Amino acid sequence: MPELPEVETTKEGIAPYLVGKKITQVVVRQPQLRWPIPAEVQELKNVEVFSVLRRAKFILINTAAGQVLLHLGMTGALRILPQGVPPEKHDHVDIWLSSGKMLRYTDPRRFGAVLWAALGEQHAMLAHLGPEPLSEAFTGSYLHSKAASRRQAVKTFIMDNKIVVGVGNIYAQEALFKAGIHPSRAAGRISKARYDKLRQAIVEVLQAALKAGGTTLKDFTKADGQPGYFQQELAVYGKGGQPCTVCGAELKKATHGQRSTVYCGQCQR
DNA sequence: ATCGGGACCTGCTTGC
DNA sequence: TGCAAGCAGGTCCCGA
Repeated sequence: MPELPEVETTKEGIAPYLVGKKITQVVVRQPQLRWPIPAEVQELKNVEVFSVLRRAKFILINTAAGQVLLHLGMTGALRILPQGVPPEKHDHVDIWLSSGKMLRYTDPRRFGAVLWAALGEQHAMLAHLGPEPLSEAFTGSYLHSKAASRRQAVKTFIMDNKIVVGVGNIYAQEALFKAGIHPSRAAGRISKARYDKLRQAIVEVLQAALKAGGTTLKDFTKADGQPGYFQQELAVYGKGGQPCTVCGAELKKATHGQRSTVYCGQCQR
C-alpha cells in the first residue's frame, strides 16, 4: 500500500483525531510485527498527544511520555473507529483515545512496525535517513554528487533511503519515465542536468499523487475509508506489455533489486 | 564503501 | 476444481 503520498495522506487523516487527546490504553493482539512492539508502547496510559508528524514513511506520534513510531510496511493501514468495533484477522493494535474513538493498525503481511523513542531521543531508525524529497535539501546537484562513481542502477539508487526517503517502487518507475532516464543506467553516469530533471520529476509525481490523495492499489484507503484517486494517472507502473503513452512502443519489464520495473525502451535512455 | 540477494509474512492471481 | 508457483506497496541485514 503505502508510499510517501499514502503515508502523508494517512497522517493527515488521523492527526485531527489524536492531537490534544489522551491515549487511554493500547490493545495489542499481535506484538510480532517486523519487530516486537516495545513494552513502553503497550503500557501507554493517560498520555497526551502533542503532535502527529511524518518523517520518511514513519508516522510519528509525539506524546508526553515519548514518541510512538508507526510504519505501514507494504500492507499496513490505519483507521479511526469507535472503540469496541470487533477486530478482524489482521487488526493487530488498537490505540484508544480519550475521545471515545481508537486508532486501529491493520497489516496482513506484518512488514510494518510500531516502535518507541524515549522523550528527547531519536530512534536509531531515523538517524541515517536522506532528505525529504519535498524539501529544499533535495536538489539535482545533491543527487549528482551522491551518485559520483556509483555503478548501481539509478532506480535502486533513488529508492535508497540514505539517498532520499519516500521514493518507493511505484513512484521511482513513474519519475524515471517522466525524466526519460533508463532505470538500469548506472547512477554515476548521469549528468547533473539530467539529475535536475529527475529531481523535478520525483517532486511532480509525488505532489500529483499527494493532491489525488494517494494511489489506489488493491486495498489502499484513506483514514476515512475513501480510496485515493491517483491510479488512473500512472504511466508505466504495472503496465508492462502495454503501449507507451508517449511513443506507442511496447513497455518493457525488468527487475532491479528484486523489484519489478516497467519502462519505455524508446523514451528512457 | 558498494553491491546484490535473502529474509521477514500473508493473500491474491495465474497456470498447469 | 485443486494446488503450486509467482508476485505484491518496504527495507534491514549479511556476505562478497
